[in-house]
Amino acid sequence: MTHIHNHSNCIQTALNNASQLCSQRGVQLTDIRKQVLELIWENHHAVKAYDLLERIKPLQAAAKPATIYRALDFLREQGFIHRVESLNAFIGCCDLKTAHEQLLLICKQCNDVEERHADLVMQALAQELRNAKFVAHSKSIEVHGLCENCSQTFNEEISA
Amino acid sequence: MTHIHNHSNCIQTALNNASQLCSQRGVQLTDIRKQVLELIWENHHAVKAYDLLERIKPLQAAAKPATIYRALDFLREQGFIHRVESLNAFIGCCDLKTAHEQLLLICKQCNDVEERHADLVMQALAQELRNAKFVAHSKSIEVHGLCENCSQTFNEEISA
DNA sequence: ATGGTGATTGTTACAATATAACATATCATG
DNA sequence: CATGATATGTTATATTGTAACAATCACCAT
Ligand SMILES: [Zn+2]
Ligand SMILES: [Zn+2]
Ligand SMILES: [Zn+2]
Ligand SMILES: [Zn+2]
Repeated sequence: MTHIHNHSNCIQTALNNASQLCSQRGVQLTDIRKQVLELIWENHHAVKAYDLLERIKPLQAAAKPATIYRALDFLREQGFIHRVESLNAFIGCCDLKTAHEQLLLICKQCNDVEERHADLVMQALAQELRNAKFVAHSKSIEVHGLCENCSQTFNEEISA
Repeated sequence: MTHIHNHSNCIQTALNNASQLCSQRGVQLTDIRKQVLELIWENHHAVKAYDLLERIKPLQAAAKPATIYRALDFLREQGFIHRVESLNAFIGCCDLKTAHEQLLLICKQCNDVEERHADLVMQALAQELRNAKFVAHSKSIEVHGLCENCSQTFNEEISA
């Protein structure tokens, strides 16, 4: 994801792919699950569960914490979203077509989260795990800092 | 850390180094902070804040959540402990002498957390961040799975 | 269509994690 | 001792996440 882009494409692609994968897998993309996925995809920020709860209430008056957490559990099991461990928050997955591990770049300034496959990092990590004789089940690689756009803005402010 | 080791060495080293670094830095390793650090070092498991709270109460009857979280904040600022983001928990740092980024291997079976420097992983990650033009402020790399000892045990159980 | 079964959602209650705000006490130092 | 900075006490509350059980819905076989 670059800073400026046609975000409605992001949303449409994510929802279409999710819908298609659910059909293939024989699982249900119910209204609640689809609405939560849409809310997560409103932008590229990490979203908090209780923010989702507030934002889904106009659509689902009966929504409670469990409503959201169940939908999030489902979307995670299906690989449609990732949990950002260091923020207790969630983002939409940018590549539903390929099984993958991801590097998350989390901008402190604009709050965007960029997902990268970072194959060379994953290879180095796989080697390190072999060295350690550690059998991995799941991996979380998260970096906090400033994205390209925000660090440029910051530098411009300094020199101004 | 290997599975079987003289853990009192781990504790002594950690406390001695912390004490020495606090003197050098002109900061105070108060009773509360030292006790929290000792409690964290009781083993190599990740420790929860409220577990620490219960366990410090015999020593600090007035302890409240803020007591623990302040001590944890201090110990983190000084680099004496790491936060395990994916567990909302804390572990003692195994190398107080060197500034470093760490890979955390978290065993689901025995709950031990192994800290590794994983220099090659960090190098690959640094390159990836340059590619992404992302300015990193902090990094969290955490892997959940089975440690060497526990995966062996598991295999033995299977074949038995 | 009907009934059974598993999946999904509703609902209530609560557990677990973390911070804010302000008062009090302690420490280092001149 | 007086002072300001650091550390702790205290109360209250915010945030994040689950447990448990009831009700409903989707799907399939009769
Ligand atoms: Zn987009
Ligand atoms: Zn940014
Ligand atoms: Zn040890
Ligand atoms: Zn283990």
